[in-house]
Amino acid sequence: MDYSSWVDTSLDLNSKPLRGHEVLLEKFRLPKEEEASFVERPRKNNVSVKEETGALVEELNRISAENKKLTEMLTVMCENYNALKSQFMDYVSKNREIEVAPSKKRKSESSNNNDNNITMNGNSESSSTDEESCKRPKEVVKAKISRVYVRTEAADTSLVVKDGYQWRKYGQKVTRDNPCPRAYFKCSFAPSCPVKKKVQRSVEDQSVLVATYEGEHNHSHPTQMEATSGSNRSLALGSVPCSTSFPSSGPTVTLDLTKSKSSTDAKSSAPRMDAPEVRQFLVEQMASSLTKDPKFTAALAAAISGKVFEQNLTEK
DNA sequence: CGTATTTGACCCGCGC
DNA sequence: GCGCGGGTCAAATACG
Repeated sequence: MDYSSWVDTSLDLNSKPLRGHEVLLEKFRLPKEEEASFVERPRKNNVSVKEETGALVEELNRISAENKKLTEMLTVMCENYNALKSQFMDYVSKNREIEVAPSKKRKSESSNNNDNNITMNGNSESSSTDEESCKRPKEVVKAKISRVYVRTEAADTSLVVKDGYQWRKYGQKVTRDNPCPRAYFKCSFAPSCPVKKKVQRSVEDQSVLVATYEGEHNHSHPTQMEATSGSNRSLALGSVPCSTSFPSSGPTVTLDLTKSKSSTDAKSSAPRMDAPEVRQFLVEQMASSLTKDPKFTAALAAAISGKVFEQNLTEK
């Protein structure tokens, strides 16, 4: 997830949280010669080691406090992100209720009692097992649908979305609105699993695969079983969406499989954004993208060096 | 030889 | 009723 593309990571680290929020950036912009002489300034003998240690400890404390504040800011940012996301999901699900016309399935399918997992918003794990819903043919019986955008290598012509489940391809069709063929898969991990998925390349971006999942798995995730018996947490993290996208309808997730090292286990059918692991992962991702942002690192370096200079100035 | 994939035929809903 | 288009089936084929 490339947060840096839509989150301004250019934090003003020169603002001093412990001394109010006045920007002291200008103060740190010393003339070059002054700065050079400052750096080369020989240590005065009358500065005792004890004083210097105390100053360093104080500096350390201040940096720790600033670090804490940055963490808080990051947390707040994450919370804002989640709030925004939930609002967006609400909006999308409302739109879907209007948008998704009651298109009836084939008769053979409507009599299939696996169709009774009805949730418009694909994030609900609730699965009703009542057999009544399938006996009401006129009712809008719609399996849980979620759409996932997966970025793959452009040269990769296979319509394979590796999400950790075992899929069996049962058909391929060229549709009218997209020259790229659409592949149809059934979950073959469990014989009775009703989940299907359709995979098709995006019209706009041929390197993006659009996987549409229908229904809910009636078995546990293969990689979850591994995760519980084993210890590979990265497998579970592989299920975390790398970036959300903004499609025309439906809950969606974009996985960047060109970058993911654990792409073979990227679960995407039911992303749980509010799971603690996901939140942790989001924080890590954001922190990672912050540290990768040259603007951020430059600002951080400037702030730290600025503080060191300031500390030295106060010692003068 | 068993299993997975391919692919043309078929089914079915929908609009005209 | 008919044609179109999406979805599914199943025989043929490929593969390990």
